[in-house]
Amino acid sequence: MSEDVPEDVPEVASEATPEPTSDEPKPRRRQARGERRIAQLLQAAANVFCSNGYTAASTNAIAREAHVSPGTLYQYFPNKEAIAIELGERLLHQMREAHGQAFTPENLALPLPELLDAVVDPMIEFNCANPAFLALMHGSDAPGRIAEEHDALHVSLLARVREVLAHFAPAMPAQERARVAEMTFATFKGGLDLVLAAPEGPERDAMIGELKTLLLRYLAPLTEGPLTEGPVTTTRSH
Amino acid sequence: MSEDVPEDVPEVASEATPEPTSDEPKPRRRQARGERRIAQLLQAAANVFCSNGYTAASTNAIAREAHVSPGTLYQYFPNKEAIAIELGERLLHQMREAHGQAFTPENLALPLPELLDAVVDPMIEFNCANPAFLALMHGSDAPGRIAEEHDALHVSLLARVREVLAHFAPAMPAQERARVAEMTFATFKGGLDLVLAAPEGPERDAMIGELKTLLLRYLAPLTEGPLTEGPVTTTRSH
DNA sequence: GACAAATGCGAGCGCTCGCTCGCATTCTTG
DNA sequence: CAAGAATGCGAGCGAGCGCTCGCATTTGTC
Repeated sequence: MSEDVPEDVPEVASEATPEPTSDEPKPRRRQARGERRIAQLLQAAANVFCSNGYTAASTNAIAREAHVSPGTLYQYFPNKEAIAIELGERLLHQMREAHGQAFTPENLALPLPELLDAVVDPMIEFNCANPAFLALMHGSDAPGRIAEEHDALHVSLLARVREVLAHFAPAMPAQERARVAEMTFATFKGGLDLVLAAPEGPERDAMIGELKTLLLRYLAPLTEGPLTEGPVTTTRSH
Repeated sequence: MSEDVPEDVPEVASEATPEPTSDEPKPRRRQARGERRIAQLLQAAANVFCSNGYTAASTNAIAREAHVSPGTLYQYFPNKEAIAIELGERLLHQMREAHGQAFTPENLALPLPELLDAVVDPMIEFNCANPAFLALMHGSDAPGRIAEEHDALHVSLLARVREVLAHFAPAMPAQERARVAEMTFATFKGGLDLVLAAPEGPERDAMIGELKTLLLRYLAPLTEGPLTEGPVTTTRSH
C-alpha cells in the first residue's frame, strides 16, 4: 500500500506562509500562478454571486467570468460551496478589521454624534466597496457555513452595540438594552440598503446623513444625566 | 380548418363570476374541484417559496406539498412562473386592501403616535399572516413580473408616506421629503424583519412597540408649529 | 346508461447544472 | 536537458430540474 497521490483536490491554498520557512521547504511548487488564479476566480465569483446570488450562479459562469475552464476552477476549489466559503471568509475578515477599528475605546469616549460617524462611515464604506458581501450574507440561499459565520458576526456586532448602549444609558435594564441594540442594528441595515441603492454622489451622501440623523434621534433620548451633546440636535434639518 | 381544442393550458381560472349568469351559462364545467385545487396548490406554493425561495423551490416539491401529481399542477398553471405570479397577485391584492385601510383620510387627521399605530399595525399583521409575501417580493430571484408589481407597490407606498409627511411638515422641500419618506419606509422594513424574527408573544409585541418608538422619535421633530402630541414622548421608556 | 368534458396521474423527455477525467502544457528542480 | 509536479483544458457524466404526454378516473348533462 503505497502512499496515494497527495491530494487530487488540494483545497484552497491558505494565504498564510508565503515565505518558505526552514521547517516547510516545500509547501507547494508553483505558488505564484496558482495564487493569482485563486484571486482571479474569487473576484469572478464575487461578481457573479453579486449579480445572480449564490444558487443561481453557475460554476461554469464563474469560470467563464475568470476566462478559465471549469476544470481549472475545480483544481483550486473542491466544489461550488468552497468558493463561496473562501470568498465569504475573506470578506468577513476584512469586515472584522473594519468594525474593529470602528469600536475602539477612544471612539467610545466620543459624544454620540461623533461616535455615530466613527461607526457608521467605515461600515458603509466597506459595503460600498464590497457589494458581494451583502449578496452572500443576506441571501437566504447561502451555504450553511456562510450563514453560521454571518450569524457569529451578527452576534458580535450586537454585543458591541450593547456595549455602547451600556456606556450611554447604564441604568437601562439588560433586556431592553438588547432590544434597542437589535432595533438599532436592524435600522442600520435597512438604511444601508437604501444608501447602496442610491447613486453614488451627493444623493448617497445625503442618504447617509439622513441615516445618521435617524439613529441620533432614536438614541439621543436614551442618554442620561447631562446630555453628551444636547437633545436631538437638528443636525441638518430643512 | 376546424376550431382546435379550446385550451390545453386554460391559464389560471380567475376567481370572478362563480355564479353562472344568464349570458355566460357555460364558463367552465367543473369549477368547484378546480378552484379548490388551485387554492390548495397556491397554499403549497406559498409554503415552499417561503422556506426555499422562488428558484430553489421545485414544481415537483410544490406538487408533493399539495399531495398532487406534477401533471395535475400543470393543468392549472402553464409554468412555474405563473404560480408565483398568481400567488403574488393575490397577496398584493390583499396587501393593497390592508394599506388602503391604513391610509384613510380620517387616519391622516390623527396625531402622529395614533397615526403610526393605524399604519404600522395592519402592515405588521399582514406580513405575520402571510410570510410568503416577503419571501416572494424580497428575494432577488423572483420572476420579473413580480418584481415589477412589487416596485409599483413600493412606489405607491412611498407616495402615501410622502403625503403624510406633507401633512405634518408642509414647509419641507420636496426633495428632502422624498428622502425622509424613503428612510422611513426602509426603517419600517428593517424593523419588520426584526418583528418577524422575534417569537410570537410578548417579545414580538415589545419589538413592535420599539419600532413605533423609533419611528416616532425620527418623525416627531419634523412636525411644525404646536406639536401635535408633544415632542418625543417617552412612550414606554425604561 | 351514454357520452364528453374536466380532472388526475406518473414515467419520462430535454435541458442545465455541478463536477470529473484524461491528457496537454508550463514551470521548477537536479 | 530530463523528470515530474503544478497548471490548464473541455467534452462529457450523472442528477435534478421544469415540463409533457398518453391514458385512467370522476363528474355533469342528456
